[in-house]
Amino acid sequence: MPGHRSITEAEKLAAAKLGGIPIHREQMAVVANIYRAASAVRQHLENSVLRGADLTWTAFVVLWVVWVWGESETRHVAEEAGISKGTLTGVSRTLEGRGLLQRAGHPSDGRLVLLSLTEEGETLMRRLFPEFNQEEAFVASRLSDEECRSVAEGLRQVVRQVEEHGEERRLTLLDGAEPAPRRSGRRAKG
Amino acid sequence: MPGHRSITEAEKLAAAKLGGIPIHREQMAVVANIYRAASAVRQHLENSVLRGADLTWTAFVVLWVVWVWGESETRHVAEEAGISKGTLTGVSRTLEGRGLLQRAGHPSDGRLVLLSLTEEGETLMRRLFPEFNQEEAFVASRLSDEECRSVAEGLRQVVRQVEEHGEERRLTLLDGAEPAPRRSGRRAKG
DNA sequence: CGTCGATCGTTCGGAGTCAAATTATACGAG
DNA sequence: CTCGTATAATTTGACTCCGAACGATCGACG
Repeated sequence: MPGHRSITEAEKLAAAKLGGIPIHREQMAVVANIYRAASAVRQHLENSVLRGADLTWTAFVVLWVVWVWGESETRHVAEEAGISKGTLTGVSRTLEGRGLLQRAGHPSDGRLVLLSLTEEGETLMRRLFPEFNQEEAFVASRLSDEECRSVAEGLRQVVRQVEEHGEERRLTLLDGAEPAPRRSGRRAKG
Repeated sequence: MPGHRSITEAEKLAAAKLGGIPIHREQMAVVANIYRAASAVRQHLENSVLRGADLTWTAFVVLWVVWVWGESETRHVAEEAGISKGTLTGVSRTLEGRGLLQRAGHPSDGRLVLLSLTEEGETLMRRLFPEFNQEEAFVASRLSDEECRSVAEGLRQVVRQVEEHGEERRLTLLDGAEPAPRRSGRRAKG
């Protein structure tokens, strides 16, 4: 019915190149466009509202998570922000140095560190988030509210699939083999 | 009608936190989920098929672009891969060192450098892409083909909006002010 | 108590990343 | 031919990011 479906040049070329190989075209297009959209959105936000506040995307996300969740343990913040614990250590120290974030030890568990916004951090987010949200509206302005809901729901399905079955899937793929260490990063003890 | 719309805990909290502030909820959810999905997908792919081939996400994307486009000028590859020219210089040199990519000067324009896959690179991609595509299918397995098309099309609209009007939008926002230099990077001449 | 495995945040090595400065080449105007 | 301008890719410097190793702490059990 629609007949109207714009495909990018790259996707056409890929289809041609893969002429002989049986592939999951629709799924390939979804993944490719998720990543393109994420890069485009991130770049736009960084170069508009975030640059002005001297915040990286990651730093903003961390502030946002702590803002909406309230005082939180670092591992939850890292999980929610989608970054590693090690990265969060650095980011949170930077934000602490700028007076936007506070770090406090847990009253009864000495291993934990709790993050919360300072008053200055709260003020910043109250001012900055509306600007941020305005740009979110801009990048999505070609979609109706209903289309936004639909796309968001589709993306949630992807996230949930990976979160619920990704680990298991990776183990199946490796099938007993050890998981091949990263090339970068700290070397194994020697 | 639907009544059934799964909202993550984070989205609920955000809605509560922003109770008083008028916001574009659907657009916020789209952006948040684009980014979550992109991270989840990238992480899954890196930790499954790419780790085994000792390739980072970026390195794979570069190989993929050169594979489907054929011999290409570096600036086009950088553009298509969504990375800066400087990053591509480093990545392509690494891949050249591993014998997967070739660099050649342009026959008539000495400023240009052309990238193409070596025979080994072609072989790798012919073997690796089906595995990669299999995981793309995995992450999208909760969506029907039709839903995949629909989500992909929605994301293309986002990408197109940013590509076609992002620059103009940023200029409007800054409204004459200079664009606030990045904190990192080479210092301005002094 | 004391020990031991689990779990927390931090440290640290290496690769990625961007954008300004730089270098090299192309090409039109005088 | 010789500039000057435009446009390549590369270099450079500060920074981000991941994840294995690490040290501190907890909680359970003898």
